[in-house]
Order: sequence, then C-alpha cells, then structure tokens
Amino acid sequence: MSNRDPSLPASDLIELLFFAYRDFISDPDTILEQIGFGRAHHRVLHFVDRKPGLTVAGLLDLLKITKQSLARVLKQLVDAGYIEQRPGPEDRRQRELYLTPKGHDLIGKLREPQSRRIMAALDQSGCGEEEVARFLYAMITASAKQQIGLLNNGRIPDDARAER
Amino acid sequence: MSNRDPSLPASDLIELLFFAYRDFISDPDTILEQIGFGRAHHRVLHFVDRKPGLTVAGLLDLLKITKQSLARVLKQLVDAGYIEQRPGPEDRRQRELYLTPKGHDLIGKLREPQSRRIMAALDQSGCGEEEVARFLYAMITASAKQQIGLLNNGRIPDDARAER
DNA sequence: CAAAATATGTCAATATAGCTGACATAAAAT
DNA sequence: ATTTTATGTCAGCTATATTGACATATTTTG
Repeated sequence: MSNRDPSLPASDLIELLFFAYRDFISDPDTILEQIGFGRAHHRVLHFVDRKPGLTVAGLLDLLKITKQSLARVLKQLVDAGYIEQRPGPEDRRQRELYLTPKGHDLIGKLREPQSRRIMAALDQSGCGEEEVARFLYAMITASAKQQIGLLNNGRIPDDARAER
Repeated sequence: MSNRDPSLPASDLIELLFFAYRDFISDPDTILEQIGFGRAHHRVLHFVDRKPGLTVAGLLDLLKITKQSLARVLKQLVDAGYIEQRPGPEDRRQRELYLTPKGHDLIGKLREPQSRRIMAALDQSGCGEEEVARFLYAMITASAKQQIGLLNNGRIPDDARAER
C-alpha cells in the first residue's frame, strides 16, 4: 500500500520532520514578529536562559554562526532590555549574558505554544517524553551532543546513555 | 536534578528538536552547496518526487512561499535539467512538474544521508518508525495534515488515526 | 615588562531566501 | 466578450547569514 521506495526507508519521517519542524517553529514567530524580532533573537534568548552567564564565545559556539551575525541580534536584545551583559568575574574581557525579568518573560511566552504543541503531540501519539527525547538525541551529531551535555551540566537528556 | 521549569514541560524536547533538525538538515546542505543549490531547491525536488505532475500552484501551497520566491529556484532547476515542465493535459495553463532522471538521481543522493541518520537514530534509541511517525504527525498543524494526506493519496502516515 | 594572544565589538560589502506590489500572457470559465 | 485563473516576471525590500579588516581591552607568555 505504501508508495515509498523500500531502498530508502524513513522517507516518510524525512517529510514529517519537515512539516513538524516548520509548524513547531511557526508558533513563536507570530509573537516575535509583533516586537520586530526574528528567530535569531529567539535562539539567543533560549540559550541564555538555559545557561545564565553564557559568554559571547559560548553562544557563538552553540549557534554556530559568526560573531558579526550575532552582534546585531545581541545588540538589539541588550538595547531593548531583554538581556544584560556583565563583565566576567575571572576574565573581564568576557561578557557574561543574563536574561532580565523582561527577557524571562519573553522566553516564557515564546516557549508556551511550543510546549503546548509538544504536550498535545505526546498525548495524541501516545509516545512518552523520554522516548521521543531518546530518538531526537540520537539524531544529533556527536559534537553537538557535547554542547547539550554542557547545557545540562553533564546530565545527558533522559536515558540516551542506554544506547546498548 | 533537572534545571527545567516544571511549569513548562517539554523544554528539553524544544531544545532537542532544534539541534536534531539543524543536524538533520545539514546533511544534504553539503551536497547542495557543491552544485550551487540551497534548501529551497531540495524542498522542490522532494515534493515533485513525492507527487509527480504536481502543479506550480500545488507546490506553492505545500511550501507556503510566494510565487516570486519559487520562480527563481524552479527556473534554476528547470534550466539545469533536474525538473521538466509539461502543460497540464486538462488545463493547458498549468505546468505539471516532473523530475528528470538527473533530478531523481539528485534527490536520491540528498535523501541518503538523512535516511541513514534516521535509521541510526531509530536503532540507537530503540524507537519504532511508526511510533516516531505518530509523534511527528501529531506535531503538525491540521491544515498541513491534509496536504500530507494528498501526498499519500489519502493514506495517513502509519496509524495516526488511532488518536483515540 | 614587552609582546603576543584572546574576547569582544564594529565597519563594510556580499549572498540567499524570503517578502510585497505591479503588471503581462495564455487559457479557461462565465 | 469579459472575467477569472495559472503562471511568469520585473523591481525593490528585509532578515539573516557570510567574509575580511581593524579597534580595544585584557590576559597570557616569553
């Protein structure tokens, strides 16, 4: 009954991933648009929230973009009062990044529809959160897994360790 | 032990989805870059492969981009011999789109690393393909689900129907 | 201590992929 | 015959990325 090429399994999943991610990412877009921000701002807010005190270099490493690309976005976030920069306590060249209350508020609002969509999908599909987390974690390239480890202070998401 | 806000569950999944999708999409990017194409070309090839004879309007609807945005990409694909346009048999204003052998070859090469990554992730995570398909399908907005139905000739991916 | 390396910021030019608006053409529908 | 539809195309705009060059403050190193 399937019209899929059996020599290329997972072809369905390729397409589902495209649609799922597009719809998933479109939720916060509406909110961002209203305040003149884009996805780039969202990502910065997300990671600074996840790792308060993250440095500019750390952020660049996570986002895998250039300093110049980050500069504009970060400046807008700082100027608009969503992010605060503090000189690093050890190394005063560094700028540690922190969310302001306004920043916390925004990332919460952006997270809300995405969280809601995920919870609904888990519910409808009958999949467990750890299960899906294990799959997604396994989709990630090794080098990025390290970064996730750092974000989680060494804690690996759920039980991805159980990789036989 | 988690540093997650319990009022916002699925926060882990939000991040995992970001990394997973980024790495997933980066696989074909390398191949595309070598021939001067981008992700937009990939998407067009994918959907024309999935639904041979797709019209321009149908494609616009799937991609949710404007005619003007598609124009450049489609022209390049046609000019370079990856896609063939034929006037619609019923309505001669329409341009039905088909992959040429060269187009089939390319989409196959683009699909390969993605397919490989997915299969490896299913294997490592111990998740079943249908399970993951059910979750991803549930992540998709209702209107887009209809389009997937059309692509599959009415067949709903795996058993997403079993949505209690 | 002087020199080199590092963390960050900034200026300028460029590319890609999207957008809106306007208008053209051919074919179909009314 | 007129209007609507499917498609194509021109022009200009935006967001987000890029590279290269250079400036500044601070830390590290010889």
